[in-house]
Amino acid sequence: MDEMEYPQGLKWTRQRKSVYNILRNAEEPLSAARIYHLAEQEAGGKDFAPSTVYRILAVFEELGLVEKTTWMGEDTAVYALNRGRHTHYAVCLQCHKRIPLQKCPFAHIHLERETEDFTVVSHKLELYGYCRECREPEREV
Amino acid sequence: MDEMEYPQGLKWTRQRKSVYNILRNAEEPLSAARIYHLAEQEAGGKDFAPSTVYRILAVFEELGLVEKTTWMGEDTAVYALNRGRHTHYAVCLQCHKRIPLQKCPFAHIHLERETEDFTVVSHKLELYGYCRECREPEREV
DNA sequence: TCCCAGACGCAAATGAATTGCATTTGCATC
DNA sequence: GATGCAAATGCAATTCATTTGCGTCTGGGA
Repeated sequence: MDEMEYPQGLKWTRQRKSVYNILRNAEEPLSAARIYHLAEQEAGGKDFAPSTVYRILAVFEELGLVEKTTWMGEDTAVYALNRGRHTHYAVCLQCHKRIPLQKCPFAHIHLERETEDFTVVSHKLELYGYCRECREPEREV
Repeated sequence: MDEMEYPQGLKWTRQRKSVYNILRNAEEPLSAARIYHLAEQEAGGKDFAPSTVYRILAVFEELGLVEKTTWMGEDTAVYALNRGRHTHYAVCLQCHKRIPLQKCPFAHIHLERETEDFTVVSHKLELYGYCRECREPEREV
């Protein structure tokens, strides 16, 4: 684990380091429960209180360090390090597989124009449909 | 309340009629709790079990009659009659106001081209930023 | 009208997330 | 290196949305 920009008067505790590293190594957004279990097994045994994970994630989110999301159709939140870039997903309505989109459809569209009363700073997009394996068109947009 | 297409061997019960009508009159998606309370006061007194609302909504969703969503950042699901058209929202990061977009940015863009491995049938988009009152730009996309 | 699968009511169960409070611990200071 | 204290944590209890088991009720076809 290396030195890094860690803001204001916050303590760089063992637990926070652990959560941070787990998120850093994660390929995809993780739920609080998942993070908890990873931390647990990483430490060999019980190391954390689940509530601590939630508190840490809340702090990290507050700092803009992590991004909290909830997949549509899911009920538990997932967290990922805010790496500056954002990813959108195509979600299969059949098998619920999540396929990351390689590019953002808005890359060259200025959403800011959409509304005059609103300053857009970010956006979230999800496509729903069927993956190659489950292909079975039925509904219309 | 009027006659309508009501599919298969499902019973058109008092409770289902009530939930259906509440959703039909709703201007915006409602939470299960909200639907429950509306039904309660519509009936003058206790009329429903909360669990019944959930069961009815699950059935309606299964039938494609209603659409279940969860606002990002919220934890409770909301339900709306599936009216064929879809609405996107701009959500204020400050006051959490939700401003419906008058038009879908994808109206004339064929999302289907995005991925070859995926047949897109619907999508969900949310913009995040600051409304006129709360304007205070800070983050970048 | 009768019948019964499907619906419902109720109360208990789940499960994610939060919170109160006593205890611990970074870390700035001495 | 020792000290002090606000910040962080552990733990257990709590909240709140949603689900479920089960006995009872009822819409609607025969």
